[in-house]
Amino acid sequence: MSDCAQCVVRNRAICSGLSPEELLALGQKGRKQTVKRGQTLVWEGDDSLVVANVISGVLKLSVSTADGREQIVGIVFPSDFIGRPFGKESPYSVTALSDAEVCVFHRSTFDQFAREHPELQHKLLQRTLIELDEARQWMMLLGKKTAEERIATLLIRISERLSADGCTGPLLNLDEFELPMDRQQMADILGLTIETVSRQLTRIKSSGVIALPDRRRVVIHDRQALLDLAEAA
Amino acid sequence: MSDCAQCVVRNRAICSGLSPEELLALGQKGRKQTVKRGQTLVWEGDDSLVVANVISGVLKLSVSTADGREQIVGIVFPSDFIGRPFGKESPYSVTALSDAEVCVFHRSTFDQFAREHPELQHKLLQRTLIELDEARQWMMLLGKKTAEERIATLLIRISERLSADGCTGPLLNLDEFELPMDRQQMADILGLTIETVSRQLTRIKSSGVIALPDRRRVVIHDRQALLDLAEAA
DNA sequence: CGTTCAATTGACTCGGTTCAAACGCCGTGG
DNA sequence: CCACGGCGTTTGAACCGAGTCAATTGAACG
Repeated sequence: MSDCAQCVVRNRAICSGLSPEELLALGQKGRKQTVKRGQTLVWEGDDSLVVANVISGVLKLSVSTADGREQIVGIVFPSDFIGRPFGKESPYSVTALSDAEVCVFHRSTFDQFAREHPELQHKLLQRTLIELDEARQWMMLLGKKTAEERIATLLIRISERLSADGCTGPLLNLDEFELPMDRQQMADILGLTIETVSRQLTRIKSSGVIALPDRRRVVIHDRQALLDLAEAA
Repeated sequence: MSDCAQCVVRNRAICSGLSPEELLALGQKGRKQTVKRGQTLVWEGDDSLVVANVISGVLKLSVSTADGREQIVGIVFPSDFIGRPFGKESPYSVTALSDAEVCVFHRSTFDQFAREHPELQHKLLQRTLIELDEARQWMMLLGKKTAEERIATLLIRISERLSADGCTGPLLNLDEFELPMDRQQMADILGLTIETVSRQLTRIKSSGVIALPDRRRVVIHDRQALLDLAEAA
């Protein structure tokens, strides 16, 4: 049980819009849990037993082939919802990219609560529709974009998402941020190899559009040029 | 206004589960419309003015880059829902692959009706969650699968979907069906070119796993082998 | 038949992968 | 203080799967 009224994602998570009483009732069904970097919260193919709100940290959603190829199908930030409500098994794994805090519910408990609270269900629907739109944008990237366009698109998306959430940390603005993932994970998101990611980053850096002060940090010097490299959509 | 009680997708579309009175109320807000093959119902980036249920035919959802590359991000079959409820503009175009019949609603009218009918909203949520799962499976395909795996996966998926809907037409079973799209569209779904699609189809045909009696028809001779080629997930 | 247009096939190219080596940052211990 | 490893990343060189461009086939239709 958590004190939802104090929650840092209170106004952005799906719980926003619930009345104080509803919030209390929902809060009593959930509990706060910490997840260490690298730890997997849900496994692909396993029974979908929990859903959760992300309070802090960044997590990945991924699916794998039998022979071990992995594709990251989503990145989850604070205030985002994770898990597969109303479904028997999870179609993807959920793994922490950084240490994270999540607010977890038993899926069945959450499902029932959602069915009884149309406002919550509406919030969940809105969010799912947005995720679907984003997944489809990503399909365009994976199906038709070049390596350079993919890298540029990823940098733009991350910078936008981090700044929207105020997750960039102290002294940072929209144009300087920390990547929440390593090169291998960038490759798994973009459908590329680690070498191609590295080469393209170097290329874009050489052109002066971005700087890479260290392996995790990115500075966007010319956002418009980066947007042009990302080629629309 | 349509007579929903007679509708062929009555039991599979999101309208299933509505009471007779609700169904009547909803039916009065919608109208049946025919869409000719090749006609675009909604344009990417346009205001999202309509949503619809598909009654017959097959449609594609697609997004394009500024320089004309197109990626198909979804295929829509009878009983599926199309359009972007609760959103100002449509993130993709909707175009008929075959002549089709749809049951259209003004988006704002539908949105309001949905908000007032939690059961409908729940159906819509369920459906959106399934679409999201499918989109993510497709991201794996686009990001990590080889051309041959992509073709095999597409054939499996289409055969499953067509047979589930009983759309295969008379005298056809699960292992023989008509492709609802041409080679270019297959390429746009799979993130490949028309030549690669053609070559891989020929390869799989040569191995005896499938037959291609004519340009649109597919016969699966060895479903297990095709599943193996598709490489899981 | 001749026309048309989708599909196939062939030859060549190229972007991205693969495999391998070198770099550079950082923590450890001599 | 500096040598030594370890690890993530970068860089290099060769390779290959899919793309590109172009020619051919073949089914449908007037």
